[in-house]
Amino acid sequence: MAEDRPLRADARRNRALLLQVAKTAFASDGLSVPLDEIARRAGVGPGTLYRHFPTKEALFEAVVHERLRQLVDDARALRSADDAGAALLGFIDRLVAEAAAKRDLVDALAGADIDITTTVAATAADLRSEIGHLLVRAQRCNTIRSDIGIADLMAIVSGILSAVQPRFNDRADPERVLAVLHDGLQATPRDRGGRDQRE
Amino acid sequence: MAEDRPLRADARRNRALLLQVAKTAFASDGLSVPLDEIARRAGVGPGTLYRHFPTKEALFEAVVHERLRQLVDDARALRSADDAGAALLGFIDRLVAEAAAKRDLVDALAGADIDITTTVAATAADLRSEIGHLLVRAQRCNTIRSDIGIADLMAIVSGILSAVQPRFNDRADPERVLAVLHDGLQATPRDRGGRDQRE
Amino acid sequence: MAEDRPLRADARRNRALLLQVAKTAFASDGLSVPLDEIARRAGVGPGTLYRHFPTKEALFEAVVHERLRQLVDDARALRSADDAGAALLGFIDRLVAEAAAKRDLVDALAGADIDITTTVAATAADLRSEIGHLLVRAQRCNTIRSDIGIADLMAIVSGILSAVQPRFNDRADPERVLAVLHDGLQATPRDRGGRDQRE
Amino acid sequence: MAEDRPLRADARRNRALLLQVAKTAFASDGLSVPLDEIARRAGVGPGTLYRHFPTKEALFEAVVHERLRQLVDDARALRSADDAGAALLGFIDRLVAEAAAKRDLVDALAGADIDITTTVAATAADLRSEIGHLLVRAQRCNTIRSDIGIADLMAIVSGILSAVQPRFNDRADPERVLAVLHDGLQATPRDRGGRDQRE
DNA sequence: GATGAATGAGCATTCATTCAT
DNA sequence: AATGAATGAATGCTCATTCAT
Repeated sequence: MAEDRPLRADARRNRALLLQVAKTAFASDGLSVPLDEIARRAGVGPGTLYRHFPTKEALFEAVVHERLRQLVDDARALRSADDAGAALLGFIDRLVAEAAAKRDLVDALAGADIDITTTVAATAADLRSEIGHLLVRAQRCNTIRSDIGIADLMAIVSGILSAVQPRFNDRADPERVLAVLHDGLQATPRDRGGRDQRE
Repeated sequence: MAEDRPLRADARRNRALLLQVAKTAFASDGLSVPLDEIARRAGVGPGTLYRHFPTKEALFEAVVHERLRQLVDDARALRSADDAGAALLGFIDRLVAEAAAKRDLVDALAGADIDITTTVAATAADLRSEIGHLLVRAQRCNTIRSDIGIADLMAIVSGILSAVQPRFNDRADPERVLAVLHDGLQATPRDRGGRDQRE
Repeated sequence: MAEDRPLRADARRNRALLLQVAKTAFASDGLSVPLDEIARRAGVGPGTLYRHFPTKEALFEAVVHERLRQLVDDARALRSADDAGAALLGFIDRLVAEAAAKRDLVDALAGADIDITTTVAATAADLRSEIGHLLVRAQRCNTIRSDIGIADLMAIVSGILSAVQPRFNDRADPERVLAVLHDGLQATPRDRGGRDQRE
Repeated sequence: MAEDRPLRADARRNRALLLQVAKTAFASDGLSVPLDEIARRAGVGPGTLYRHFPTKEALFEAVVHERLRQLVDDARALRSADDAGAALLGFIDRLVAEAAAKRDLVDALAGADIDITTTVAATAADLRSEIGHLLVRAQRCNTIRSDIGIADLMAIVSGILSAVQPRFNDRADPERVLAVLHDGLQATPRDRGGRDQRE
């Protein structure tokens, strides 16, 4: 069961610190932030950064990966929720609220110019799968419109997430944006009576 | 007193060519494309590029500016449309369709890491204003929900635009995404009867 | 016949200067000399060096290539020599004399740790071919022993060249080393009477 | 007053292991092999390597030193050989055969870019001295030409050694190379009758 | 003694910008 | 005006060496 090396205490601390610093740095300055800068902010030499993350891409991936893993855990916890529709919308609401406050999530979901490798892709697929579960259940109980798939939902949500980012958005109100999203996603209009409501 | 002379014919041609090439290059490779590469593709020396656009930022702004001006013109043409709601939604549909096909628009609207300066901001404000006109008219004739403002709409639309980009989106169907957006934006549910529809 | 771009006068001057400086630098300090150092010695920025030679390997290859080309020319001039044996030995003598004075030749022939690419390999093959001509002719007129091939000769000569390098050699006398080489190469002993001379 | 304590058993084992690994590593990859790599191959931490060999240069020197000591021992064993000429030539033949098979010897003798310090120099001088003995004796019994000195011989031999290295030599036949060397070194031609043999 | 994490100077390479031709 | 060569600061990465555990 060789646990991938237990890492010394100081090394683990540094690794976590670097991840944290990198997350913040990427979030505020984008991918263009120099690695030396991240190392400096973490108070370590560039070589230490290199020891933990052998390329810039690896560091970015680690940041994204960790974020995705949190989301997967959160989504998984909702599997057993009574009201699937509420669970899904609540999950999305929380994502949006967080994205409106900070700035890392979007890069995590959108991917920038760096190739996301298999490892991260697997976790991303996990997230998609978990949200897919919620979606299907919510569609079954007629809360969410049944004509969209998980790919559509992921695209819409990640779009909304970037829309509410503080960087690009001075005045939009996340609450109102969410209201539009909720209404667009809900099952009622088309599922109850088709598109005739516009008459 | 540089009196903004009308430029020699070849100079004007070069400027237009560079803008075109830069637009394509930024669209396909992002902002990281080297200026030398753009100059090469346009068949001119980097010095020539520099003569027309003194910094990379200036070039990018010019590209964005031109794109925005086109959009402003398009939106303005809809001022006199009979059906303001249809005009607005149609305009958005076209934006989405284009974004789903190419890749420049989002960078133009989202702005990446480069600061958009006053010049471009003015045109961006024009666009916002034109779309705002359409929004207000569509809200007055009860086609678009009245609880959102232009800032909300711009945010949502630019989010959706990035969502349907070919780069980040393999499987989402622009049509279904638009269906959600339409339903989310439409006036009916809440304006006709408030939120009681879910009962 | 697009002549590979005629290059501007200053560019050609810089290219030649860089080659010259690099040759000297590699010769005296080996491949480990930093490119910045070469650029500095040439009085140009590292970017200029990069413009002419996009990688360190390319620069090294260019240096080697040029040297080899000179040798090929020199060897080719001997094709029509009356006395092939004297021509060959004279050519080798000159190589040894130069190697004993400077230090680039050996790296040129020995190749260090950098992979020599096709271009240089072709010129190296040319050199081998030219020397091979001289060898065969010298063997035909019974001046050089007939039991060795061009590969053997090249190995021996390049070995001798490194042997007389000032770097590794404080006290060996190039003249005496050459005497050994001459006697070892000459046809007489074995070709006249085989190995019975040792009796 | 570090009194050169006899070292703990495991320390001695580690030292020997590191030397062995370093020899192989330098031989196959040259001096550019990272110390971390050597430590890894030996299964120890870089700190351990450092304890035994305080600098890279020290490690390299130790490797060379050991190799030279072996050679000195081998050469010394030939002091009492009956036929000094055969002993010398046989010794050289063995060196060449080994160099043609592996790749460490030449670096050991040639020295690359690292300065060989006094310690190694002393052993190298020992080797030179031992071979010098053989040379003088062989010259006295008229087997080896008398016009060359030990410096000449060392240079020639080390040159030949690099010539037959597998790295630089695809097709040269060590046997034929040795034949040339033997004929070049033998006493006969000039010592018996001067240079008149060419008539 | 051993370990392996940390250090940080140093390197090859890139590219926005400037300027001689 | 155009050209394209030159500039040089900046960046990602390496690795010999040091030091805390």
